Amino acid sequence: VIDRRSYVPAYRQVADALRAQIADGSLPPGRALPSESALEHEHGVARTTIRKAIAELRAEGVVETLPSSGTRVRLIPEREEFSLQRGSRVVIRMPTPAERAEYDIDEGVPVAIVRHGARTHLLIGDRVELIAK
Amino acid sequence: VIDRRSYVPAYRQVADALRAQIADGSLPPGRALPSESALEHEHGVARTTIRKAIAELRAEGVVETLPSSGTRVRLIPEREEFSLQRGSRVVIRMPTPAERAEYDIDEGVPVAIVRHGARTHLLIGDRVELIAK
DNA sequence: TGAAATTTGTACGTATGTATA
DNA sequence: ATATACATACGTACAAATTTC
Repeated sequence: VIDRRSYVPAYRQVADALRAQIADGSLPPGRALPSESALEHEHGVARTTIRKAIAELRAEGVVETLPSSGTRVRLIPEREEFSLQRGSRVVIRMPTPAERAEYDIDEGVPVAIVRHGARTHLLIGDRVELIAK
Repeated sequence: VIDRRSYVPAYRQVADALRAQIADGSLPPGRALPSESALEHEHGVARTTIRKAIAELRAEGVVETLPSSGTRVRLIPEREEFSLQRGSRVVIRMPTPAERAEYDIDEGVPVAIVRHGARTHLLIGDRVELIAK
């Protein structure tokens, strides 16, 4: 239940409640979250507030939203191993909107830029594990 | 100028305009963006729309907002070199809210989790460059 | 020092559009 | 077709911190 007198804003209390449900398994990967209007009534806050809470979880890479369909807990993708040759240099950052569109990268997923000599690779954060060989 | 008939939403057009100014140097690192109300009048949209545009840039790690003060283009921090020993494994992801608070990580900055045997390091994305040794 | 203005943060509500179920 | 569900956009109000005068 939302505590109106708390210094923690309502949207963060909602986000925390959902994050806890995801962490303890009551909202497992793939499971749909309640709809925005359901959460509205459940917590007694405005839809704006619910949307801000969900936006925060998206930015963390915890959930994904399919427009007109709903929000669900993100499935943990298989991580492919990527071998880092000696001398490779890696920078990590958030993708640009252009990169997100081109490689179909979800919100809240960073990228790794791997350089080895003249070669450059863009790796999608949630799909790889880097291994120094 | 915002094109109301475009399929590109207004907030994205504003974000694109600001991103372009940052990219071409007319808004250099450290420079303050116009205030939300200035941008409101400049683009002829509601404050909500401006705030959504700026939120997008924050999530990309392009700008940072100081409450009650303003939003400015993020300074590019010095990247410290981090040596990856052979056999090290690296996963990258967004930090949890707890990690962001503990290590004072800005919005839009990912982390790298480096494991080598039993040791685990959490590296802040915009402050390091990984080098496979 | 202190008051006023500025600036961002939070929250509510309304309306309309569009894609999905 | 109808209902559901998310996306966009506008506007209002007040709070809290910073900055300016």
